[in-house]
Amino acid sequence: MSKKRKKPVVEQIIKCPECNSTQISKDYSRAELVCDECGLVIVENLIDHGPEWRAFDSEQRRTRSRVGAPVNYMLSDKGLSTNLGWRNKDAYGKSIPTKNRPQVYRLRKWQRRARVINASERSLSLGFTELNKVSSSLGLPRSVRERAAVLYRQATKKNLIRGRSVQVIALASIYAACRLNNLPRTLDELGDISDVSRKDIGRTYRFLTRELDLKIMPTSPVDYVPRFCSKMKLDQDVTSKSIEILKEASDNELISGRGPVGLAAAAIYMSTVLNGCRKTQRDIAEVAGVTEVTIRNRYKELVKNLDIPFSL
DNA sequence: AAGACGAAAGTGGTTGA
DNA sequence: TCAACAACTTTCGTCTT
Repeated sequence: MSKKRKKPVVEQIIKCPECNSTQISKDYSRAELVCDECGLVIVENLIDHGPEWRAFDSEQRRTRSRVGAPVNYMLSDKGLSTNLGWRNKDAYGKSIPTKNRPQVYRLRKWQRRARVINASERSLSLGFTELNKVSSSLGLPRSVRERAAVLYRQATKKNLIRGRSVQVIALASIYAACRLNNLPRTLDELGDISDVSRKDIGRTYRFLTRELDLKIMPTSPVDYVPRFCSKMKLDQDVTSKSIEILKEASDNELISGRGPVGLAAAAIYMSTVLNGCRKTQRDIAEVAGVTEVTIRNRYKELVKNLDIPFSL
């Protein structure tokens, strides 16, 4: 594999701009540099040598293969209009010199081509626009976007969009893609940035996973911790302490059946207290999107069952 | 006055008949 | 399809700092 060759490329010491930590993980599968402490994604799309995809069946091999252009799942959107912007100055109204005639010809050609896009591709491109909008407002790495685009494409192909809005399918694809990449967002977060209710997104998500046969494990509370902590600007000790607490909790079977978000919130609450930088339950509740009551219930359980020296 | 606490009733989703 | 159920939320009064 060409993976061997990639390694030396990022050997320099890199510091996290957020928390100054030098503990940076290189995640090749996601092409990201991620700060171990605060979870900040420092560089996305780090390396792009060779295929970063794997094909598990012939269908994927076909949709993912790069014939011509480099891989880009936002295919039908593929810059038909942006490419035409060209480096000419005619945007200022100057007439196009004769020597640029070939370019004008190209423009016309593309325009002709753009017009023959069929209905299903048009709807795909609508969906991709939506995917892009949502994922940039959530700051999702490219890997997640592409995964979402794949899901969206499959949904289209299976005619799952019929009777549902483009938007809700896009949101559900993103939600699923986030979970598949272990960068879970809550349904509330998705609901907040769109005008689709959490309920609808959830329902569509379940529908998608069923129809596309996706096997998605329940999310781990740990996956939420770095993001919540960095949202509250907590320092790395708190983050790692929270994760430690959750590890212990999972050893003691306190995880299953509980909402992962509430658990993450409770663990963070506890570690802020333990680290002497206490946050109010309300603050954490707000960031995590659960109620204070839930935080209380969870952290009571944790205190009771794990012997953590914990007192207010 | 703000934060934490906990009881009680209500909500939405899952499960199993 | 329906009822039972567990987790979580909302609301609110009380206690603590």
